[in-house]
Amino acid sequence: MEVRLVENKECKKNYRTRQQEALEKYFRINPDVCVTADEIYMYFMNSGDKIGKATIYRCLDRMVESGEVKKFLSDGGEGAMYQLIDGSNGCDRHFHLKCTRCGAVIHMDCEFMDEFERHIMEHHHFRVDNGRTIIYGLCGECSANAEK
Amino acid sequence: MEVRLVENKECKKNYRTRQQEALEKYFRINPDVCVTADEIYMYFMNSGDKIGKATIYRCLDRMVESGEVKKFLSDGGEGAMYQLIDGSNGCDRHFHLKCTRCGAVIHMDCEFMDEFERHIMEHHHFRVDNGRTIIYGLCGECSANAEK
DNA sequence: TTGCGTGCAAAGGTTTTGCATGGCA
DNA sequence: TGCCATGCAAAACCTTTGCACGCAA
Repeated sequence: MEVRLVENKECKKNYRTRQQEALEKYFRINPDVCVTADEIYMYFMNSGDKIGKATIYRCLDRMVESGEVKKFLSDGGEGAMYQLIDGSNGCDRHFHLKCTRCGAVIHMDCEFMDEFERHIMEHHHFRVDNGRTIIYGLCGECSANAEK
Repeated sequence: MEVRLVENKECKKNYRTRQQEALEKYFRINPDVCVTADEIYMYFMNSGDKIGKATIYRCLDRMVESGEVKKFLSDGGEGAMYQLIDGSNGCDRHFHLKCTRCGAVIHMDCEFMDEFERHIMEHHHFRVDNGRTIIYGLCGECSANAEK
C-alpha cells in the first residue's frame, strides 16, 4: 500500500541560509542562463564566495522540487543543466524552443500557446507544464544552413 | 578553422551485427518503452543473450545520431532514457506528453499539431523536431488527484 | 584481408552520501 | 537549544575510452 507523505513534507522547516540566498540571487541576476552545477560552483568560486558542490546540488534539488528551477539534459552531454523558472521573466508561462544544433534558446511568449494548452487540456486531458517543457528543433539560422 | 567531416561520415561503412539487430528488435517489440541503458543491459542479460554495456551505449549513440531513437533526462534521475522514434508508430510525427507525476507517456497523434508547427515556423522561425520533443505536465488522472 | 564493432576493464565525470560542524529560528 | 544546512571527502553512479579480439563484408 502506498502512502503519500504530504503532511510530513509540509511540516518540515526550511532554514534560510546565505548559500540559498546567494543561489537565488544568482538566478535572479541571470534569469535566462542554462548552467550546469559545476558552472555555478565555479562562478561562486571565482567571485570569492565559495559554496560547496554538495550544497549546490542540494540547493538546486530543492529549487527543482519546488518548481523554481527546471532541470534538463544538455545536448553536449556535460551533465544536467538548470534554468530559472520565474514569474518575472515569464519563463513559467511561455515555452522554450531550443536549437539542437547551435544551442540557442528562444523564449516564446505568444498568445498562440494559450490555445495550444487549451487544446491539449480539452482534447488530450493533459495539463501542460510550460516551465518544464522544452521544444527541440532547429532555429531559423541553423535550419537555413542545414538546407544548403 | 572548423572543417565538417561530412564526407568521412558518409564514407564510413556500417557493419550489421548481431547486437545491433537485437537492439533494434527490442525496440520494435517494445515501441513505447522509455528505458535506461542499464535496463536494456539487464533485459539482454536476463534473456541469456548478453550484450556488453559499452556496446549498448555505442549502439544507442548511433541510433540517436541517426534519429531512430531519442534520448532524454528522466525525472527520477536514473540517468538518460531512450525511446524509439519510429515511422510505424508515428513517433517521429506526433508529440509525446509525459506526466511528471506518474510517468505515463501519451502519444499525441493529432492534426492540431500541424497547426502548431506551422505557427512556430511562421511566427518564430523555428522548425520543431517532434521526435526529440517531450511535453511535460500532468495527465488527467494525476491532475485530478492533485486537486483534491 | 580489412577495418568496424564488441567486450572487458579502467578511466573519467557527475552526483550523492556519511558525518562532523556551522548557523538559523 | 533543537535541528536543518553545509563542507569535505569518500562513495556510488553513469558513461566513455583503450586495447585486443571477433566478425561482417
